[in-house]
Amino acid sequence: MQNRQIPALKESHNPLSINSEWIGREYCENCHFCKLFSAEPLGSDDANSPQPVDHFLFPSGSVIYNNNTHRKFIYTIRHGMVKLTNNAHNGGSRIVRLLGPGDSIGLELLVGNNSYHHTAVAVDNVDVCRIPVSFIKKTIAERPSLHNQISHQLQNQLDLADQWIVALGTGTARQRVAHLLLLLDGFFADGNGAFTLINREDMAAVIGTTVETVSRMIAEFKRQNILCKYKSKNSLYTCNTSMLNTITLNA
Amino acid sequence: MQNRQIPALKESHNPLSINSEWIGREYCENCHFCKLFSAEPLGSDDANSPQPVDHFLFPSGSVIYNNNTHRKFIYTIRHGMVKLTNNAHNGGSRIVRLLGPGDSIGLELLVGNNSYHHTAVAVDNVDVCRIPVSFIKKTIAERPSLHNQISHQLQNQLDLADQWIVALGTGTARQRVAHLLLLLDGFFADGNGAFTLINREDMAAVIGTTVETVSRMIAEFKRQNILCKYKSKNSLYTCNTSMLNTITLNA
DNA sequence: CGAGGGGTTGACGCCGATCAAAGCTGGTGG
DNA sequence: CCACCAGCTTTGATCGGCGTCAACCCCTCG
Repeated sequence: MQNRQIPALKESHNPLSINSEWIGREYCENCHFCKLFSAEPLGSDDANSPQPVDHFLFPSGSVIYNNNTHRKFIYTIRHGMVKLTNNAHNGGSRIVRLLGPGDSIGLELLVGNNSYHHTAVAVDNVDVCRIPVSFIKKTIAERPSLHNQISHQLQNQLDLADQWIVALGTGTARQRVAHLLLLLDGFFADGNGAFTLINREDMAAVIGTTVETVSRMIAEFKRQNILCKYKSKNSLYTCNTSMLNTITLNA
Repeated sequence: MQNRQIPALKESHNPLSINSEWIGREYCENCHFCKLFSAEPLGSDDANSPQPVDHFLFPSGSVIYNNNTHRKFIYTIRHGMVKLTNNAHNGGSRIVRLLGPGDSIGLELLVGNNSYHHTAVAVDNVDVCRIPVSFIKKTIAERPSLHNQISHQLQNQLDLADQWIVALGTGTARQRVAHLLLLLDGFFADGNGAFTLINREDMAAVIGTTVETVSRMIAEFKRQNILCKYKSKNSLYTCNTSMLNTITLNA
């Protein structure tokens, strides 16, 4: 029987056994919350107490948090890529967002029933600040401007989600893969315009097709030099964005 | 050539000539913002000035606002259903959200470059409160608790968008239509558990298929008595949610 | 060197897009 | 009242994209 069921991600992608590495306790220069914290000194009563912002490394493939679990931390990404997955109740799984440096995850703990709404997994080696919800709430109370940061983050993720629906959920597999490559190129390219290609399984979970279909499209793009290895090392790639854009438009 | 292109909605669905009807100037009992406004009296300087919250009726099919336009109003829905559409840049169009009473639209004006991120169209006759952005911002300044309302709305819409990606963008056409019916039944059913079926074109724009495919699925569900006319009048329907749920799971 | 995981490619069949035509329904005018 | 029309819905026929299953390649690691 043929259906568009997305297979559940293999266990190898959720290796709970891989532990994150605690790096230190510090303010972060690269994320909104931490920047705010460090930019404006806190109230005098807090000035002496150590700030509970921890810095963690999550190795590629490790789980940052699980859907529906009740923990008390929000994370901001300093470096690397994080995927947020939702498992459809039929057993499948779908990636609903790819996030990178500057993005915050787990914001849903600030409103509602304080359980995570996704499973967050490190796509590559990920570098995060872990901030306790209680600390954010306390800080908000004494500095309402933080609210704007949160609204911005939420609105930004909402825009991403809508873009996801339209660009990655519409059109042929060929068009969707083209869209995904443009997204990776736009958001995750390094200074040289090269980006790391995520694996086929993740690509399939992003655009809602099978691994084989994605592989065919990627292989075809490689053969057409639309997608080129940038350096043999590290699976860095560059892409011809104008050709991808035309593919996006036509078929 | 076969592709999953979504055709642009016909002009009949964007009849700018249909004008909204101004009803009055009043506080709304049915929406968060207005409820807040009326629950807690504003500062003394505002108490005497008339509140600029207007009440409008938008007839079915009329445009509430257009994507990328710069206007200065946020709307909260009192009654009826509103669709938010995004046109993929290849000319197609896709419905990214269906919203109903209690939901707010246009919140993106509160952050960023104050232009709307979608086109909002009344699916049936819609009853809204129109609130100026400047008024909301002013009110927020003197009552930061409103921030929580906004965060809630944003988080709620983010959850809806994610659900949209997973439930309505994954699986066979049959499964997606089943999901859509469950969504309509869950969110838009009246006291008797009956809901108004949206037209096939909108359904197709929701789940990302063609009108014909949707029609086939709906017709099949009708024949199987999974979807039944509730009253001959007004295209009200009821559905067998348990059977729809099993369809959702299988194929 | 064998094992295992990820990527690529092939063969085949089905779902759903496409094109086409015929019912249905509500609105309009004679 | 009916004829007529426009728009929506339904149904049929055809065919291409993509899901499915399977084999094979390549790389890494024990």
